[in-house]
Amino acid sequence: MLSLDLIRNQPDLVRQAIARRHAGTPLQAILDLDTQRSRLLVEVEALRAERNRGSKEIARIQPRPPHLIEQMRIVGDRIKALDVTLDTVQRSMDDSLALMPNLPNDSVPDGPDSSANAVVRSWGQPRSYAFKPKPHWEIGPALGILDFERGQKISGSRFYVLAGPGAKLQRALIQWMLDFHIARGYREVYLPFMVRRQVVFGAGQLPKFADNLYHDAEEDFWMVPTAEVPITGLYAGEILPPDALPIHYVAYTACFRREKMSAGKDIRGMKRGHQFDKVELYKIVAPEESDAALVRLVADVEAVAQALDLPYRVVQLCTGDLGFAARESYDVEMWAPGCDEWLEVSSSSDCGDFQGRRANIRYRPAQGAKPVFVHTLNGSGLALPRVMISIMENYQQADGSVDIPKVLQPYTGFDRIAAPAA
RNA sequence: GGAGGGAUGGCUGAGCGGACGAAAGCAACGGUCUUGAAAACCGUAGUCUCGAUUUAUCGGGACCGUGGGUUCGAAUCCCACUCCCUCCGCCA
Repeated sequence: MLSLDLIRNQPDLVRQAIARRHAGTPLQAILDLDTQRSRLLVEVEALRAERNRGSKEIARIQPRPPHLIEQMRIVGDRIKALDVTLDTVQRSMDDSLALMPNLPNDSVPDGPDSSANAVVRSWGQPRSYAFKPKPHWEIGPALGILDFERGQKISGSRFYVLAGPGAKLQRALIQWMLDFHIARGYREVYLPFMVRRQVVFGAGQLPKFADNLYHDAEEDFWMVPTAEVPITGLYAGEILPPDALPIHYVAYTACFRREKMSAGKDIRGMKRGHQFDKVELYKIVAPEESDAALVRLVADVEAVAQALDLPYRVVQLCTGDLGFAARESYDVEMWAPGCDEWLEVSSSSDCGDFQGRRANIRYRPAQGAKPVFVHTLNGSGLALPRVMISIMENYQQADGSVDIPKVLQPYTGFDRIAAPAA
């Protein structure tokens, strides 16, 4: 959520910043509605003041003055009528405001879509192979650890089943990543995978992205598309005490996304399922800390890829590719020699006070000081399926087996996955 | 799923429809006292919002789980919802 004050006082600045996102917004409607709203508010509050005075007067006079009571009844009716109008105006203003995306930082490069994203650095050398590296959708099934057909049989397209050492590899990765981040100062939280509507709104996924979410109509539960959603909800409506920040969380959750995109290269294999696992990093910080926090967050994400010894590059998202709530984002993309492409395994974003304002999370900088909205940041650390892909494809051997990265071996209990003897 | 009870400020906890933004206690902050601290005493204290002087004040409005309603007037009465607690049933 953007600050209404900012929209009111610097509409041109807001207009220009939003234009950089190459997206339409209801800015003008908000400004018009706001003018209307203040007019109505002044009027209705004056009437309320009158009624409060009158009611106190009535209480004081004995016997009760019927004339004054009648007069206040009329005032009351006018208040009620104005309230109805005010409520309508307020509601459509809130609706419009809820559709305003965050403003990109000045440093974010301009661009209409992902084609304008900029690679800011790379790490590691893609391995060279004496054979043509296979894609994971061949490696996995050949090893008997990945079953697309049966996944589809039980749940439809875009689902798969991991089995044996494949399933254990993913579990080892989750466990290892959690431990890895805990050692770097994050606190683990285990969260509900289904949350209330209000929580999804607070993180910015509603109302705009309802189409991409799974939803239980009977209880109005929403399946989390990322741990970012329930974590943002954790402190909603609270004022945190001065010493509470920074808060660093790491959480493992399953993630559920409708992802209506059609079949093709982008969703082949395990690349983009309706359900996937993710270890997520999340920071709640004081406003002046968020820039530095983003740098460290991306470094924490990169450290995972480095520990796994998987080549990756860091990409800064341009204005047009930025998420709704983000003001600056960096993706980490791992090299997948079988797919022959860079796969996005993480996206780290600084949301500024956008989510803090939307979910009403504030903190008090010092005893007695006025509360301010917190800044929030999130980054995947990392998304499991694509890391699985990257491991299978990077660590594949000529004989079809897959080596396990060193750091994971204590967690898997084996150092390679070989095809079962025929 | 059934039957009851509850939700008030940072916490505990009062609150006959008008005197209640809300007693009291605790915690907090400032001060007095003290060599310092504790104790004691005095004082200050919530959030949001509108307007006027213009950045410090002054005045108004709203907020007692949420949303409606009754009333000149609601923390207080009525309805719905949410959450919590107790008991029964069911269940990993």
